Amino acid sequence: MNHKKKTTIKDIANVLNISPAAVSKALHDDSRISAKTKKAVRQVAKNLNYQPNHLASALRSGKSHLVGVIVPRTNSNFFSSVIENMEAVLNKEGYNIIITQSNESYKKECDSIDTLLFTQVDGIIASMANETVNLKHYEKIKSKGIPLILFDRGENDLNVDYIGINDYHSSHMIVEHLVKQGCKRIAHIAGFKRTRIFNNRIRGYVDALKKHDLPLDEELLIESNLTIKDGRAKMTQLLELPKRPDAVYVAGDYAALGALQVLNEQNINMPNDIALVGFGNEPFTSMVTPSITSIEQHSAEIGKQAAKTFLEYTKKKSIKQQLNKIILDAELVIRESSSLKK
Amino acid sequence: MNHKKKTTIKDIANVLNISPAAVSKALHDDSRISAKTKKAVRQVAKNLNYQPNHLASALRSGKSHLVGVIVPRTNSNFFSSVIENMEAVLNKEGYNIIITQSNESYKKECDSIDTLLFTQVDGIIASMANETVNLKHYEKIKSKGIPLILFDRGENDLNVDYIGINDYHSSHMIVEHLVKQGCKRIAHIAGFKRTRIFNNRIRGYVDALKKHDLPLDEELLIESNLTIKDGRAKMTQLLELPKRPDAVYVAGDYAALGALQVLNEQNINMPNDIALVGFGNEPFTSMVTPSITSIEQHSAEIGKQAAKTFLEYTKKKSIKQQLNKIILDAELVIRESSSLKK
DNA sequence: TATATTTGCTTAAACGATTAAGCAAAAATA
DNA sequence: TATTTTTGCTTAATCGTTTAAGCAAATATA
Repeated sequence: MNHKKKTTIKDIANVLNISPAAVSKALHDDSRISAKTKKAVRQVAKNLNYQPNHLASALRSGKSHLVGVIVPRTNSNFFSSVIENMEAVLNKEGYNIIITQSNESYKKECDSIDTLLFTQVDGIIASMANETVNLKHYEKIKSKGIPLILFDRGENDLNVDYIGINDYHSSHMIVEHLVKQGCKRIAHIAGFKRTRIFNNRIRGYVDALKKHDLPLDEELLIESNLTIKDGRAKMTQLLELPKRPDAVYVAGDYAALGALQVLNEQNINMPNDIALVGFGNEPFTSMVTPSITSIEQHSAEIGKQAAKTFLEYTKKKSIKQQLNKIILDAELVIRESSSLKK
Repeated sequence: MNHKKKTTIKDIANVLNISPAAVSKALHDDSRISAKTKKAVRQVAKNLNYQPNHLASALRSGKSHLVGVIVPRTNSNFFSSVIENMEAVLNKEGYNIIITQSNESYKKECDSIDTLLFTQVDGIIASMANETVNLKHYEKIKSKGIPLILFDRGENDLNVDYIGINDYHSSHMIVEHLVKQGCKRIAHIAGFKRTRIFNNRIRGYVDALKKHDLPLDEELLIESNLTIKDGRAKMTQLLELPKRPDAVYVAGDYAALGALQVLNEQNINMPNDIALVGFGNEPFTSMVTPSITSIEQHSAEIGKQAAKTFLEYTKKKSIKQQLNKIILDAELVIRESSSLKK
């Protein structure tokens, strides 16, 4: 219980009457140190309860072994699962992560980046905030020569690695499924068009309608910020149409939940009157009544791939990033809200 | 866009033909540096896009300005809100946080502590995993002379600061509310008795029953790990009793949700047949049908208080920790699942 | 046996900041 | 005018590691 001084490499050196350099090398299993010395060093290190000073080694080696993570929020099953799996892969290689939340705010995202760069992280793995349009702050990361990996919410213009699911194809799956259930007027409560993933979902939706010879009705395609509240508002809006849709595909589970609440309140039967499909497969989709059909985004795999992508850069000496996409196939999880109409 | 070298204090010194020491002092607004020099330094720093090297200053000053946070999971509204508010307070004072998740695992919690100590954090704010009984790893933090602050899930034996809500009183509020609704057989799906907060909720439940002259029926008090799955299992168990309860108070919202699913599936009317109350006021409690009465734990305030408590230690020179509890009053949010039976 | 190579260390200089100590010049005081 | 105090810096050590360079002793090769 020595509250005072921490054991350093020098203390170990003194005990064994060797140089601190030899101790450092012994601890790093350098080939130029004898097995005997290594064993002795490790023993003394243990006895003195030696804990390496991360700051010192990071300063000297220029590597902090810290990876910064920026997510819109941790309070979502998707992001927390991504992080959990990312962390597991990185920890195994001796990297730790610093998590920051942007709360979907551009300003907070800029602050997060400054914080992470200040902390001298070796890399940044991020999913962009909804608000983000200007990319200057992300360019800052690149100009520092630090690897940047984006997932879920990315931007082609940044020319960095990206891991995500096939949003375009996911929309196709959803529309196809709804058509099979007999739906003919399929609405889409979409995310912001300017965000790439939501744009892809919209394109998928439009193309899939064409493919099945369904007319594209502009009043059935509505942009939303995809919160519960806005999901309610947009669903209400759809119900006020002279010709109501018989299916609603919502680009996010939270907004789908808002839509579900409105439908339940107005005693509209799901899926018989209106079928409902969400996106993201948040746990609550299986918990509500009726349970909501949704898209599983393979968060675990996304997290692992993002971590692996970062780790590859640590093995290279020069960091030349380019647009390099890893696109995973999503999976449609069919539940009560869209199951075969009788 | 200088990919190569980062600007250091030395570069600034060279430009102005002064010493690095003068630059450092100028940047820290030292009184022994002239206003003219300070201005010049700041200008050059800006021009060269100087970013202080956190590792170097941390190494020299012995302060990393990093605070470690350990939570059972980030994927819960309570913890993510605590973290968000904690972060806001700490950022204002120049501290950043490193978030780690224990996933309710004792092993992972030990690893998290090692990771944080390795990263040379200036303090640790934690909420303990369900599994945790042995406290040796937390003693390790104390023995390093680093302030430790616990919230929500704490332990008296550690003799450190604690911020939480009045669990005992919360149980009283719940039982009182249920009695007012006309309930006479109130069950409690409790957390693990060995965890202090859950123990307090149990004591509150028992004492409140006594206070209202209700008999304590042992088969109505069941321990649970409070997951959705276990909530289902324990609710099913309660329904199999010869004398069913007319109200169920669940010590966690997720388990309450499991209970709600079972009740809905068996077409048991809430609150007329059985009233249901959860704990934690997770957002979904207001989203499900029927909405679930729950306890709001003031996560924002807990986060702020925890951060402030840590900051106080940074202003003292000697760290002498002792059991110092900040107990906030919780609030009962009444919803459909327990609203006046007709 | 003479030379080359390998082994096992040491020395000393970094990494980029902070800070105690020191010192000349300017300003204030006697 | 002589002395003290204040101002505004500089010098150099330091935080705990890593690592390039060097060097003697041991071993291998010719």
